[in-house]
Amino acid sequence: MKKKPVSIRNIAEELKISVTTVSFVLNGKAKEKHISKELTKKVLDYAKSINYRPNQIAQSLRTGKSKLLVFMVEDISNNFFSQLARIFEDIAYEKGYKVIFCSNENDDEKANELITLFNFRQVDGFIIVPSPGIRETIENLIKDNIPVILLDRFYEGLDCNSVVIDNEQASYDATQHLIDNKFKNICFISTASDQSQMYGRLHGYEKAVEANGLEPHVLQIPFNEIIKGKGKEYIRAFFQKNKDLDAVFFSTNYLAQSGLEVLKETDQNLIKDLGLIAFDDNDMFKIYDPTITSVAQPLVEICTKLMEVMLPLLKKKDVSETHQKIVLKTDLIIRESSLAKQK
Amino acid sequence: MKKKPVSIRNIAEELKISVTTVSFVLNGKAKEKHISKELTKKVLDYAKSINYRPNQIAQSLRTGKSKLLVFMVEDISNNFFSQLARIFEDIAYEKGYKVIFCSNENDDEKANELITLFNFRQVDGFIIVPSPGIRETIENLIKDNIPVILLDRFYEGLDCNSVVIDNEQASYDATQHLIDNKFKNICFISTASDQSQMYGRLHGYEKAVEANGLEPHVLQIPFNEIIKGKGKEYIRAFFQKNKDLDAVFFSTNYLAQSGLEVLKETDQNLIKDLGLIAFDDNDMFKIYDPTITSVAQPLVEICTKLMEVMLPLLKKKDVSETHQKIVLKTDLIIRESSLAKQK
DNA sequence: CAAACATACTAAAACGTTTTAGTAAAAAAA
DNA sequence: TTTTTTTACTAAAACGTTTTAGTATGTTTG
Repeated sequence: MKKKPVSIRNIAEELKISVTTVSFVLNGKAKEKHISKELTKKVLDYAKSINYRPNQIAQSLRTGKSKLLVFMVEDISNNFFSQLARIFEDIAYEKGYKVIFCSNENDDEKANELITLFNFRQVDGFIIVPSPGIRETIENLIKDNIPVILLDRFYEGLDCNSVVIDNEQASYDATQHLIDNKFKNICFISTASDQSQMYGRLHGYEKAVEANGLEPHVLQIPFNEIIKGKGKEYIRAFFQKNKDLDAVFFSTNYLAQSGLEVLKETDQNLIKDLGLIAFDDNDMFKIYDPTITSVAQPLVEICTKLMEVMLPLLKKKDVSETHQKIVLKTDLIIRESSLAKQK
Repeated sequence: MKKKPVSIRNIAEELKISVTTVSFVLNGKAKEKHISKELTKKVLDYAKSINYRPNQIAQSLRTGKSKLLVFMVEDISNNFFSQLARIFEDIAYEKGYKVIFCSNENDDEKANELITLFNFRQVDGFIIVPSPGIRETIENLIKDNIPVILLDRFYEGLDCNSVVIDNEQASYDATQHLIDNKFKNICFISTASDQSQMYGRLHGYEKAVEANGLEPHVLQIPFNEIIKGKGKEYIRAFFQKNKDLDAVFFSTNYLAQSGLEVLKETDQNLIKDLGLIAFDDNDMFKIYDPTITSVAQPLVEICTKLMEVMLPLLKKKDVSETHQKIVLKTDLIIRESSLAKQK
């Protein structure tokens, strides 16, 4: 049978003292509240002996803090996000916070639904990879003084904490690297999205191409078509039309996945002849043939910064004063796929 | 400034009725509790107009239910587990449950720590991929009447709900498939673990090899060496010693990862000449050259079963009566890497 | 026409904490 | 000696719900 866990009241009764005293001692306020050393020790010892654990629900109700953070990403099964989750998990637990991970699929309705599900209040803070159209929801969270940090992307003009990477620079460098390796017809395969991260990646590419007097070749696939699994068709058609490409830059890891599938289907040798770079690193890229060059995001640094920004927010009364925008540098991991090919 | 959310009391005051009545109406007990249609409507309308959301913390405190499930895996950044997480997330949310994902790294101390962190009580149920030595902890959870389901592996002789796959059969079939494709010196690369899933995979392999009058070649790497990143060294040494191997069966996806790295380093052609099968599918296997045959677990089915077993447990007073052990079939996804090679 | 029942509602306790605003006694200061 | 301060502790309210055990009417029933 389910035996009830011991409460602070049980301890108080057992030791014939008040609940208040027990609470003070357990919260380390013994000194401050003038509880005698002997009694303090007695309480501590007894609590330990029965393995007392406070009921966090009751604590939450009383204090208004749940020690729960929401980490909302696009898709937790995506390698990039699950890596982030794994790292953030450790950092958060170390600070006494539990984390609820969820996936919004970059869909506004789903994102809003999830945020209301968490009830605006029963969670101490949000880390959100925002879908395109939930700017207003975010504004409301901030207005309600809930700690929020945007991750991976942000809204132009919205004053909000965020941790992102320098997408434009990353993309520029990757493109320039291809150019340095003698590739001339470099295409950029991306989503039809005006979200900040995609915008940055596109512009970095365009700038680099232009700076070198080359022609841009851009494919932008509507996001909902990708969801429907039609990404490959778009890519296939694009390659069909652009026969003279000598390099491909994929702007996300799932596009790289689809793109490589298409290339493999089309012609086994294509993959070796083309210059290839993918955004977001993947362990598999190390063992692919050729090994694949990628733009790696600084995962640990991202998570560290997230917590660094989050912690003070959780303490503060007023969240709005100090909006920080953290922009991190990426790493271009150069592997075989982007090096000049000797024919 | 942080404005307080409306409470049931505010509603009661506004409508000049009792808190009890409001609660009854909001919980759909109006009819049963003889609240008049008019008043019922009035309350409902008002609640909606102010967008009332109950404080779930208070609800939890009162009812003892948190609507929170813990989904503890080995490593949430591992493709297999993050895929499961993504699927389970949807299923759980649909039923009104939120999910806390965490990673125990197959480490007993970490697993125990996490379980106590969740305080045994403030969570409605646990789904756990158990590390080798937490059998006692699990027994205690069951004794305390907390719903638990073991996932992916179980403890021999411990009566507990579990959802696993038929590892032995899966492994047997995969090995037999290699044998059918003319491979004769098939090695099995695994962890030195007597956990049920690994045991099953090893035995399936051994049985198939024996049934065909072949020699087994087994490498079992200590788990802590893998954690330390020494997996590759072990594999490298093993390949060095066993020059006559013509096929490799990797018992987990991270071993496949390491193994392929080693093979690639050693000799680019090796990968194409050897027969290869990996446990757990990965999207990347589709685009590898050769495409890689894998044993795919039925992810959706696993998650569906998990929830199917969990839901009744969450309702019940006594959890111990109906321990279910669900064993699911795997899918051998045959790709190029395991087909007979023409020399 | 009293007893039984149905209807429409509510007061108050309870869940397990934290915290405010105390009290009583001992010690120090005047 | 009286007043003030310090020490050691506690009663009770509060957080926002749910639920038990009512009450006060009105309506049937025998």
